Amino acid sequence: MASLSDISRHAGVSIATCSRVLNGSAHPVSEATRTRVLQAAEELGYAPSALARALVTRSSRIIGVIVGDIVDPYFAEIARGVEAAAAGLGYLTMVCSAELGSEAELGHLHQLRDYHAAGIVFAGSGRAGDPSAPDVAVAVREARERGTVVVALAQRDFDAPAIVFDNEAAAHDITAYVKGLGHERVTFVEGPAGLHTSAQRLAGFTRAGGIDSIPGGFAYEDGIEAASRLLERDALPQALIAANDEAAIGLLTRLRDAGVDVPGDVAVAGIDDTRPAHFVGLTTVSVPLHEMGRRAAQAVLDQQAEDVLLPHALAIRTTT
Amino acid sequence: MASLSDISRHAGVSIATCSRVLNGSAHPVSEATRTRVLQAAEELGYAPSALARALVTRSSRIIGVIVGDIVDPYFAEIARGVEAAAAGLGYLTMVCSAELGSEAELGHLHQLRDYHAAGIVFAGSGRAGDPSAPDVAVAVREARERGTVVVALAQRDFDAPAIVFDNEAAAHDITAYVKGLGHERVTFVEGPAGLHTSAQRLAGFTRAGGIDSIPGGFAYEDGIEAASRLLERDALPQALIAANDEAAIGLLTRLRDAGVDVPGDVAVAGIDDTRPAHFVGLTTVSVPLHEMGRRAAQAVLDQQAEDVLLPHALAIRTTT
DNA sequence: TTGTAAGCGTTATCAG
DNA sequence: CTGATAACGCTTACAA
Repeated sequence: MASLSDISRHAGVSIATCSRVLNGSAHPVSEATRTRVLQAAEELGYAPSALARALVTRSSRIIGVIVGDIVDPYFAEIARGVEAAAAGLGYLTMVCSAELGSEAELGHLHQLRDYHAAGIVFAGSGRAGDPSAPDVAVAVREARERGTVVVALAQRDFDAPAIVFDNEAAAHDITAYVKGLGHERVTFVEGPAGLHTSAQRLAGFTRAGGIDSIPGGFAYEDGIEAASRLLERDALPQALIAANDEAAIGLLTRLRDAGVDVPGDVAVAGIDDTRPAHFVGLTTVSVPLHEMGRRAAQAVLDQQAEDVLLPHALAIRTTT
Repeated sequence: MASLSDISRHAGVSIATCSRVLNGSAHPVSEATRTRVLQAAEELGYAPSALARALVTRSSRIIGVIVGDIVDPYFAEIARGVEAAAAGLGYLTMVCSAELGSEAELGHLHQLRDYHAAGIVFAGSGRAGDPSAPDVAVAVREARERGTVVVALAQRDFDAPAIVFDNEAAAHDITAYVKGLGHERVTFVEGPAGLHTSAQRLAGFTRAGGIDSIPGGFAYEDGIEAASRLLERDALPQALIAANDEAAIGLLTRLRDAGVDVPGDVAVAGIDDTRPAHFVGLTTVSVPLHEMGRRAAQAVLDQQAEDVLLPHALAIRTTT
């Protein structure tokens, strides 16, 4: 409630001097007045207005993370990585959840730009034919012109540095592994239609010699649904690879409910190695989510980012 | 990049008039000048400074949600509820993750206060003997004085309206249900030491006639660990109730790994009914997480909140 | 209907 | 070392 001018009056010192001691500027201030100011601030319960400060310095200490769905452990892990690097340095990490390629995503982006965020991290993938993509690209450019550092953690359709792992290779590697186990007929349950990430993962599956694939999604329910359709076929494939862990777990659940033995009758694998994968012992591909978040935050703090490609690794468990 | 004064100059209209048309004020403006301004804004790519606006109106359109751990599905569900109600109304939901009762929590609170957040939602429980509790209470008071709406979604040690469910009753009900199944010897795996929520849930277990309880926590790993200790005993109890779902799933996983049949040899139940509980078919108590978040956001929008107690319900699945 | 001007709480540039 | 004072970009009485 108390402002600098209150402190100034209370301590009988100019407002400029108060500002200098209260924000630790390099400008010299005598020890005597310093303590006077500090005491006044203490007595009046001074709390600086981050708003006013940001207005004049032209940059707030806010890092925005735009995710597709906050309950998705994939994004949660990224957000946690950002938070870990930003916390303690006075930066506020704000996670904004918006369906990929939606109006809401554009809205969040605008808000972040309007608040002069120090950084904006796009955790999710872009999608083909996204009608708001041009607007997003414009807003991203405007934000960058304002000095905001923008980082993409998956393929997007605008100009910004990307800190990613190789989705195509990840899908390829898990497919190759599963085939190496001797499974000939392996089918892929695709990610959400249109998402670049989905396309990349499908491409990796194909490159590893995979043929059969069916529509799916990234949610648990999508896996359930896909498994139900599979169960209606004459015969099940020998192995199933889902575009991500959540869907893989959906597959697993539905299959076991139907009395199918996993991995006895059919092997199941996912991609991402999120927390729930541990719970159910899912074979998957471990990708550097936390590290991507951490690096993105670091880029914001450093005020500069560059393209980075991070490694992934197979995580073999009990479903294959 | 363009500001109101740029538009003003470009359109040959006063800055006040520009402000009036660009933010849809009630003040009348002729159709002619309105279009002039709109066009200038369009050409220059005007984006308002939310910072400046917030500074003068003394309130930003930011809703901060302080959670214990963003990867915890309990909090994710709450955050999503807040987001759902706030989105579209121009409010930015920012999720800040900080260990309950930590310095970081205080730091986030300060930041939110300094940004004149419209609302601050505490998703997690307070903890006994928290050294920063007095500071938190002060910052909460200051924030409220500034007009920020503060809401607690669990028991806290400061003065603010609470939107909660009955933790004690939830624990009581699941315990009673399990005992009603004929299990005499049921042990409770406690939540994190010190958390009010932990104490409430343990109290509910006790009131329902439960005797045996062992230390645990709210994380998956805590469940794993607790199960390991249980496995070292001469005999397993007939049923296990964990303080939350994550821990219950840890229990379940470790037990089944050890060849124990659940629910054949021992029944397992949790509390919260978070997403992973569906994955593994866990019997648990469904609590109104999403609704709590939604109502908290609504309270912020309404600029007023009051205490609310929401209902819970048993969710019987396959682990009992 | 339009414009003028006084802030909002800081920071930063100059002079003392 | 200390103090005026001009921004920062916007909202809002109060005038015209």
